[in-house]
Amino acid sequence: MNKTKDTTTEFEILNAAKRIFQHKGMAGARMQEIADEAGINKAMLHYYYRSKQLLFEAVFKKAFSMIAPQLNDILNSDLSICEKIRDFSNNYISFVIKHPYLPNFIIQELNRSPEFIQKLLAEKHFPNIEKFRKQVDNKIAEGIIRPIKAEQLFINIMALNIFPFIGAPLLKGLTNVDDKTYKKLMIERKTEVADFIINSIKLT
Amino acid sequence: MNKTKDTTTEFEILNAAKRIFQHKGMAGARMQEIADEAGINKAMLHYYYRSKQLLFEAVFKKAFSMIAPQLNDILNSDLSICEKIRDFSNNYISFVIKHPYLPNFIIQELNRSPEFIQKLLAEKHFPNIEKFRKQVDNKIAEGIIRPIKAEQLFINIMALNIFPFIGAPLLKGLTNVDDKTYKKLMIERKTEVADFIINSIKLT
DNA sequence: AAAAAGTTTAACCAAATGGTTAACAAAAGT
DNA sequence: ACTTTTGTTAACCATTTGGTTAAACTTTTT
Repeated sequence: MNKTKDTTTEFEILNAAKRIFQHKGMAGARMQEIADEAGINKAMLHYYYRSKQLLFEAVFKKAFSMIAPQLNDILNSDLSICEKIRDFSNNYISFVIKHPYLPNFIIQELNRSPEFIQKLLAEKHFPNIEKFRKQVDNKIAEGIIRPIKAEQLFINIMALNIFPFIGAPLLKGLTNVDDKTYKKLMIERKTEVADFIINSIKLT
Repeated sequence: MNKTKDTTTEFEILNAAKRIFQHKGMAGARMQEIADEAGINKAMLHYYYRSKQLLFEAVFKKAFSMIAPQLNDILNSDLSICEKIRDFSNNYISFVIKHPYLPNFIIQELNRSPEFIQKLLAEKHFPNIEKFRKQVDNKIAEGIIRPIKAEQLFINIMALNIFPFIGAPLLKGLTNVDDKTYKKLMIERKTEVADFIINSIKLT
């Protein structure tokens, strides 16, 4: 009853909304612009999603669900720390090159309404640092990596991978490189970031 | 003619605008809200700054002028690389703990209108990477630090210092720490970040 | 084929928003 | 003293914005 053409509209709305919201944020996005982007009447947005807020939340949750599994990889997989770092840096950077507005969108809207993270935390597969902390503490005890708080290491991994995309306009300006060269730098970072981290923590 | 009480209003507007814009961004901020925050009539905003856009630009430029000198410290001072990294991490993190909304505001608005960076680039004391690049390349040639592109090292320094504040809501959620503990982590980072970077690049 | 349910549109609406105006008050200049 | 300039306010305005409605069209059900 809703698997043929019907779903198309609902899906197109979500996609159009994704593009507009990710570019302009909740406050900057206009319902009319989303409707135009989807090529449909504005009333349809309300027909399928009731309000701007609910449409936004649908977009946000979808965006977050694309990132969360990657965070789970580093927090909950059974690989060694170094393998995790290499895998994550490689996968995440490849992913974001394809979806350049995603991280900024998520970070930005979480800053605008930090209470939103509580809704996400409540969901079942929300990534959690506990396993990673134990792993790091063990490896430190074994003398394999330098002493460092698991939280700090995790923050460093996130920072080195995520920030170059969020801060791209600023970094492009400061390093004085054009878009093409900057993209090359990002591709280099797929391995560069992991090397940088591992050089810092590895003892052997 | 405008140094006594007159300037106070203009100054109060700028301060109120700073608070509102930094919280809500250009799109989310309301002129009425800024006027209320400043405790004055909305017409005064236009009397002193003509339009929302111009008021915003005044706020943005002021914000950027508070950050730029710190970037210059790492790019153009005469200290050694390690000293620069230690100084910058320490100073920058201390600074941002006092002005927690600043980096997010700047990064966010640069993403929203990347052409804005061109206006900033044109200004005389805009930080530039050239000197830093030569310094890094020399130290690599001398065998003092590991081979790394100056741009990548610079991006790493920025990422490790700036991201923990921009990504705070997400990182607090993922690491499952409360605000107070997170702030402690940030204070630790004044030295932690520098150690982490130097461990990674130092050869001797 | 007729009724029912679901989808789409154009026109409309009230509230919010950036900006203006005209009148008034306070300083400053003469 | 009084004129001019500067600062301030309340009321107002045009446009934009999120959201609604009623009617039309399409698909599904019976």
